[in-house]
Amino acid sequence: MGMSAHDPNLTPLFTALGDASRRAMLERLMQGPATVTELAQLSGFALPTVLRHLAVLTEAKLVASEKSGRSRIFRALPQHLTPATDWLGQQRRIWETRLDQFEAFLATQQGA
Amino acid sequence: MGMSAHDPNLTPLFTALGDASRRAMLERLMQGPATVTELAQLSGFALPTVLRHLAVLTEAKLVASEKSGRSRIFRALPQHLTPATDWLGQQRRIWETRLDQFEAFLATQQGA
DNA sequence: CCAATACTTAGCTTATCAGCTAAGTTTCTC
DNA sequence: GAGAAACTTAGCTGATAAGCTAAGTATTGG
Repeated sequence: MGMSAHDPNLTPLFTALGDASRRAMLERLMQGPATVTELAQLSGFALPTVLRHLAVLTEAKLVASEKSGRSRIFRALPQHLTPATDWLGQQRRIWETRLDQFEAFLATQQGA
Repeated sequence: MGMSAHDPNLTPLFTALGDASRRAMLERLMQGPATVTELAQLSGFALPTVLRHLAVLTEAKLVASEKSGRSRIFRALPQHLTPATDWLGQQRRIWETRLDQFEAFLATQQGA
């Protein structure tokens, strides 16, 4: 909030991943498409509960769905995980840079 | 819940990252240690609010702190981002495997 | 010692989340 | 065209989250 200007849509993304049931549903969908009832049976939750989780995943663009007859088919959109991996990679690079600077600093202390 | 057995501590981790203020604080701490007041001034939040966010980051083991006089110094623990990167990497591998399978399937259709 | 600094704790408010049941609506299937 | 199947919508409940103020404790500097 106000502190970091750069932010594609990381908040809905990480929020969606911050729940074990949703991660489990996403993992299931990575294996292939599934209907709401199928996901409900796997998770043991009631249909509306599952639909709510799927709505959160949809907001994060991690899944999409289409109606087919009376069923709705959900499938994963794994490419939309990349903002998360990118941000994490960026943080790792920042950290490694700091390590390098620290090592360089240690090197300057060698001859003291 | 009950669907995926493997889970180190991904939920607190992704939950901690699912808030822009906390990501901003973490990014700040990646540059080096800081006191609570410093982080409060940067974010514009009241001290207790900042402390709450830092508690969430601490639960996720993304930061640690020590008391030094009347100040408390927070620093980032970037190595604890790895469960998140690992999980994301695993999902990407699963997806790529599926792509490979699909391409293999297409290849079998070539001569038909 | 006493006042300022810096954190800490307690507790309040509003909003959101995760789960549910019950009651629709739409689409097969016979 | 009626009933079952599959989703959808509405709305309830209890718990958690995010922000705050106010009041407390601990440390330091003069």
